[in-house]
Amino acid sequence: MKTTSIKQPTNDPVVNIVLDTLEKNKQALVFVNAKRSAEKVAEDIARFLRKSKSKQNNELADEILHALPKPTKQCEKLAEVVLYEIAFHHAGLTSKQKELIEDNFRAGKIKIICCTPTLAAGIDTPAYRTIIRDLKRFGVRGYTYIPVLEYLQMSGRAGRPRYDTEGQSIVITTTESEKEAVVEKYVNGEPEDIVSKLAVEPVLRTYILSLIASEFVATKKQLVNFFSKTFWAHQFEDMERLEKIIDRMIRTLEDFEFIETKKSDFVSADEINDEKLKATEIGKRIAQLYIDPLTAHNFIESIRKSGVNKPSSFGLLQIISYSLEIRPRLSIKAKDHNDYTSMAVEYTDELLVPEPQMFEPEYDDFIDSIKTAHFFSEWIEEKDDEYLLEKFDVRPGESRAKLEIANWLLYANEELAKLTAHPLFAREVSKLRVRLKYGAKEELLSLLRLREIGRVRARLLFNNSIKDLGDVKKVDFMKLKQLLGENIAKIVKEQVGEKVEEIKETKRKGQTSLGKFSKKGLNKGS
DNA sequence: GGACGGTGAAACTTCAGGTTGCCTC
DNA sequence: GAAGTTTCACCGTCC
Repeated sequence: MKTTSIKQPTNDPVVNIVLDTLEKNKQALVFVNAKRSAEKVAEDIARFLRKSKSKQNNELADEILHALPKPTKQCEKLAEVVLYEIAFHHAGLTSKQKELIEDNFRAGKIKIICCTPTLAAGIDTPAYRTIIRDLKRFGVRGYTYIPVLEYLQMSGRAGRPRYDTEGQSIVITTTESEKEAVVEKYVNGEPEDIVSKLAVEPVLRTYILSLIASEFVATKKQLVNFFSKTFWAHQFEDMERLEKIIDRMIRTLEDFEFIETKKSDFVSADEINDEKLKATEIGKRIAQLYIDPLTAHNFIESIRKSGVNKPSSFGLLQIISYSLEIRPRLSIKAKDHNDYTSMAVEYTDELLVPEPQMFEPEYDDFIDSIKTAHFFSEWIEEKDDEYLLEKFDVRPGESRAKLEIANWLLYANEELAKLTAHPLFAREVSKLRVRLKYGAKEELLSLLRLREIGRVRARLLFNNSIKDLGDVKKVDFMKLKQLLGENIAKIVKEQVGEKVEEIKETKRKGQTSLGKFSKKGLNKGS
């Protein structure tokens, strides 16, 4: 192994290697184990460069800063370091920001990205070096070494054939013994075996229901036969125990009334212990919705509990926040434990799931679900990203991802409510989905039906006494134009059946950013 | 003497991400 | 387990 010496202008080895990379006019990825660390390392590097480098990337920084209607602290931080051709990258960024950073790294306008493992998989980037600061990460078993496979993923980002003829992967260690351990485990070690993910109950339940519902299998024997050919069975080896697990799953699905079973009528020797399996109507729908049957069962129980009463939005949000699919939930921090236990009490009449006692093991999940539901309800009360970031430590990228899952789960609730003849429940869920999509109060629902109108514009209209579609129709075009700009105002007016005179081309200058919208909007309309 | 600011040690707190799935005027 | 943040005691400075 060749050794290289690197100048030591700072006492931070990561910064030193980064500076060396920049001196060679190359690019690098720095991998760390936490979002906060990614941001801090980027800032540390930028702080050092501030002395020696003039600002660049002004336009890019501006674009990053305004990726959201209102910049958050995160946007500001990112925009600031980007000026020095440094960036951080993790799941908390908006997809727009992630894209901008990846593209500009490829274009060479960003030299260094400090990132969590978001960038470890799949992306082809011109990094000459990967600098791996952390090989340990906090997981279910505490603070432990990451799998060799992941190390290989990260190192594999360096020296991509399209961009370089060679690449370097550098691991930072602090002691000689740590260095030896890393070389043995990661550099000279073997990657772990791949493990089947089918063995987990929620996954198994889902697939069994799906196989039955799609009529891919019609009997228990066929089902067992199918699983015997999977990688799971190959690893598990003990087919008898596996059959028992499958049998237990079948009984569960039967109890939930998602499938029906019947002993075979024609008792040929072959079928004697076999069972016919058929999905019920509701079972079929659940398989289509692709949610865990247990989740579906819980949803249905909640819908029944609600009965003919109108469910509250908090109640609905808590149902989905308690499901497995929403995980990881927002977790209770030491300082807000009391707040959420009392919130659980406060909302107890609205809750539609059975509440565990404080000493039961499920209580932690339950109280986390209260916090998660609270997070969603703040969003639909029109709180902005900065507020959510400060109050819940949830970054814009993460909240978008959560909202998308929440929407899917609410959709499942809506469908299940329809199938079980609870139209009022279905209607409330439907309204809530729109509110969740836009992050808006109920009073804006009417305006949100308009194309090109989201929470910001709807609020603007509402606060100017334009509160529903009738008001939109009545209001003077000039006033609407003042509020929304000419193009949007026109699109909006057209949607309520009002013709607006053609806008002259010459009037359009200064509206390039809206140009994109209006074009899309008009195409949709015609 | 007291307000204020800077410093550093001690005490807390928190800790990756990706995949599916549905509908849509 | 360790990085990052917050808290708090301590000290020097200034008015």
